[in-house]
Amino acid sequence: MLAKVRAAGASGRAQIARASGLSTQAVSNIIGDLVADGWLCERGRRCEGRGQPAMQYAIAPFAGAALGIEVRPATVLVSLVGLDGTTLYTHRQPIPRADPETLANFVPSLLDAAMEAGKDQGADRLLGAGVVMPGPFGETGLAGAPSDLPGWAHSDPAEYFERWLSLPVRIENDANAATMNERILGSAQGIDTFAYLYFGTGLGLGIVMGGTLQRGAFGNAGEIGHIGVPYKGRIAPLESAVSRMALETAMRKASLRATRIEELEALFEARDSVLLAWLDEAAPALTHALETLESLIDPQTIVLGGALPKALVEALVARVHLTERSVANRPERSHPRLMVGACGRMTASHGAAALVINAALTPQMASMA
Amino acid sequence: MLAKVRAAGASGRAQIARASGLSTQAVSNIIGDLVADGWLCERGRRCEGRGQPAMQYAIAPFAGAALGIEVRPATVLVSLVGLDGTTLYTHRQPIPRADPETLANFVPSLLDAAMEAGKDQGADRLLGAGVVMPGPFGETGLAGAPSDLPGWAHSDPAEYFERWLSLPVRIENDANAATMNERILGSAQGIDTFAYLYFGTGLGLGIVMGGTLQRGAFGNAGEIGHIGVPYKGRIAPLESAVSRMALETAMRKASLRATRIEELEALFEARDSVLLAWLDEAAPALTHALETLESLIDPQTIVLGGALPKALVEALVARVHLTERSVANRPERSHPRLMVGACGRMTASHGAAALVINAALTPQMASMA
DNA sequence: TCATTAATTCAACTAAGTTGAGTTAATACG
DNA sequence: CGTATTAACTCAACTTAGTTGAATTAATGA
Repeated sequence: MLAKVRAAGASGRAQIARASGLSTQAVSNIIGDLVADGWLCERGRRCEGRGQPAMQYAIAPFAGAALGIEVRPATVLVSLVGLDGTTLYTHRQPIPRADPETLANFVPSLLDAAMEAGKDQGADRLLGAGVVMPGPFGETGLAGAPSDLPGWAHSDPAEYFERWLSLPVRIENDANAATMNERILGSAQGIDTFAYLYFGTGLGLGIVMGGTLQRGAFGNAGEIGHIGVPYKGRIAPLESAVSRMALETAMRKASLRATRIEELEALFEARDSVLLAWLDEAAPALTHALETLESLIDPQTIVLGGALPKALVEALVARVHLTERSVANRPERSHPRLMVGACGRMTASHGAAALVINAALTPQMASMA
Repeated sequence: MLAKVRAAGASGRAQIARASGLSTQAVSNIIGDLVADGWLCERGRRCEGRGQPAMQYAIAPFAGAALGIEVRPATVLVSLVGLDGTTLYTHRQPIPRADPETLANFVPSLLDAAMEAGKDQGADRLLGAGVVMPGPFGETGLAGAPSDLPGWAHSDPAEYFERWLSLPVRIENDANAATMNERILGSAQGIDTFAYLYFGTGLGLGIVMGGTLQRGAFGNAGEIGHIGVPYKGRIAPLESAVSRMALETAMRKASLRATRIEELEALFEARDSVLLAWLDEAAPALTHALETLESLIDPQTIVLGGALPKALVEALVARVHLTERSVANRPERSHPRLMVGACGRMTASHGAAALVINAALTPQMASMA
C-alpha cells in the first residue's frame, strides 16, 4: 500500500483502490490505519469535476528513515534518508583502517550522531541500515583484488553490523547501492528494467530487471569491469580502459595527477588534452560494452554515473555511438538509450539507504524456502 | 501449494507446512481441496522413524496439461505436456507458409488432434498454450532479419492464437521457451539463476534470475547472437562464429552439406575435419561470450543446448576453457560452470508448454499496475 | 433548487487463515 | 507383549482481512 502511494504520488483512497484491485473499503481501512500510525498524512483535497473531492494522501514526511553506510579503505560515509526520499543527514568520517576492529569503535557513535541529527524527522523509526562495501563478495577467483578491504575475507559483514547497530542490515556493493539510489530517488524512477554503470574505484554495474535488483547467484552480478572489450587493438578488461583507475593511469603517464573529483572537473573545463584523448580512447571500448549489455538484457535505458564529474560523464556519453542495428533500437522507446545519472561522492551511501527503504516498501513474496 | 509439491517432489502435509510457513491445518485443508479437485494424488505412506507415517502427495498424473506450439518457416511443432512434466503427445506438421492466413487453417485442427490424443490424460483440463515464434519481437533495428516470419510484422500473434485456440496464450522466442524446458523438465531443475544458450536458427539466450525468466524491457533480452566477440582476428557477431548458420557456412565453403541433425551427428562421428576445424575456431569466440555472461549475471551455471547433436555440444564445451580469474570461479559452487542440456528438435515446443505450466504453478504477485 | 456524480463510510457477511485440544498409527523401550 | 513416546493429521472455535451493498457526504451542472 505504501509502495503504491510512493509510486503514484499523492492519491485519493478510491484512486488507490482502482489501481490495486482491492475494494474501496479495504483500501479505506488500511489507509485509516496507516494514518493513525503516522505513515501517511493528508494532503488536502483535489477538486476536479463532480463528486466529492478526494482527500489526498502522501507518505508522511517524518514517517521513518533508513541509514546508509559506505565503507571505504580510509573513510566511512553515512547518510540518513527519510521514507519519502528526503536527505536528513550526511556525514563523512575518516578512519585509520577499514578492518572490523576499527569499525567496531566508530560505527556505534556514527549511528548515535545520525539518530541525534534526525531526531524529530523520523529517525526514531529506523527501518534498517544498508551497508556498502566493495565487492565481489565471498571467495572468488578474484580474491586479493586491490579493492578488497582488510580483515573481512572470512567473515560475514552483515553479522558485525547487525551487532553494532542492532538493526536489520543489508550488505551491497557500491554499484548496486548506487543503482537503487537512481531507481528510487534519481533519474531511473519508475523504470523497472535498466542498468546502471557506476564509476567507483573500479567499474561496477547494477542490473534491475522486472523491478528487482538482480544480484546473481552469488551476489556478484554486474562485474562488468572484467569483461573483455577491444581497446588499443587488443582485447582488454573494460576496467582497464574505462574507469577512474584507467583515467589516473593515463594521466600519470603524462605526469599529471587528479585524484579528487573537483580536480578532474577543473581539468575538464580547461579542455585538458590528456583528458580529452582518454575520452576518445575510452569511448569505443565503452560502446562495445554497452552494446553487449543492450543485447543481453534489453533494458529500457542504461544510466551512467558515480564518482566522476557529471560533465565528464556527459562528454563520455556524447562520444558513444550505439549502432542502430540492434534490438535496443526501437521506435516506441520512452527513454533515451543512455542517460546520465546522479554523480557525486554520496551516491552509494544514499543508495544503501534507498535499498532499505525499497525493501520496506516493496511487497515481498512469502519466503518459499 | 502445487509449486511446492512440484519443487519438493512427493511430500507429506506436515512437511509442506513447515516449508511454506503456513500452519499444518491450512495446508491440510488446501491439500484436501486439491485432492478433491484432482490436482494431487496420494502416493502411499513413508515409514521413517516414530510417529504416524506421513501420507505422501504428488501432482496427479492426469491433473492437467499445457499445449506447446512452435512456428517455423515451413513447419509447426506441437507438444502436449502434462502438469507433472510427462510428454503426452508430439506432432510435426509441415505447412506451406507461416503467415497468419495459413496458420488459421492449420492451428484449430492441430489443437483437436492434440486434445484427442491426450483425452484421458489431462488434456480435458488445458491450462493454456505457449507459442514459440522467432524473435526479436516488435519493431527493432533488426527488422527484416532472415528469421522473421512473413505477415506478422504489424500484428500481435497472441491475439490470433487466442482466437484460434480459445485458450490463454503466451508468446515466447525459441531460446526462452527452451530455457523453461530446461528449468522445469531438464537439467536446470531447481536452479534459479542460470543462462541457457540455445542453438536454433541463430543463437539465442534465455536468462533466469531469481527464479524468473527475464525477458527484458521489450521481451528481447538474451540476443546474444549479436554481441561482438573476437573471431579470426576481428570483432564479429557471435552468431557468425557460433551457430548452426556459421557451421553451415563453414561446411559450404568445403562443399559439404549437412542440414539435418542426423547428418551432423554422422559427420561428427566420422571425425570430419571441416567440422572439427569449425569447433576449434568457434570455441574461443564462444569462450569470450560465456565469460562476459558470467561476469554480468553471475549465474549458478550456463547450460548449452538446442538443435545440435548432443555430442557436438559436448565437444564444443570441452573446447571452452573459462578463465579461473573470474567472479564465477568460487569454491562453494554446486554446479559446473557449463552444462549440456536437452538437445533435439522438440526442445522449444516442449518449453513453450513448460512455460505455461510454470506460470500456472508459480504464485504470482497481484498485478500492482 | 435539485438531480447527478464521485468519494467515503457503515454494517453485515465471507474466505482463509490461526490456535489449541484431541485422534491415530507408527516406533522404542521396559 | 504392553505401554510410553513421537509425529502426522483432524476437529472445532476463533481471528483477520478482505468482500458486498446500502447509506452518507460534498462537490458540479442543469
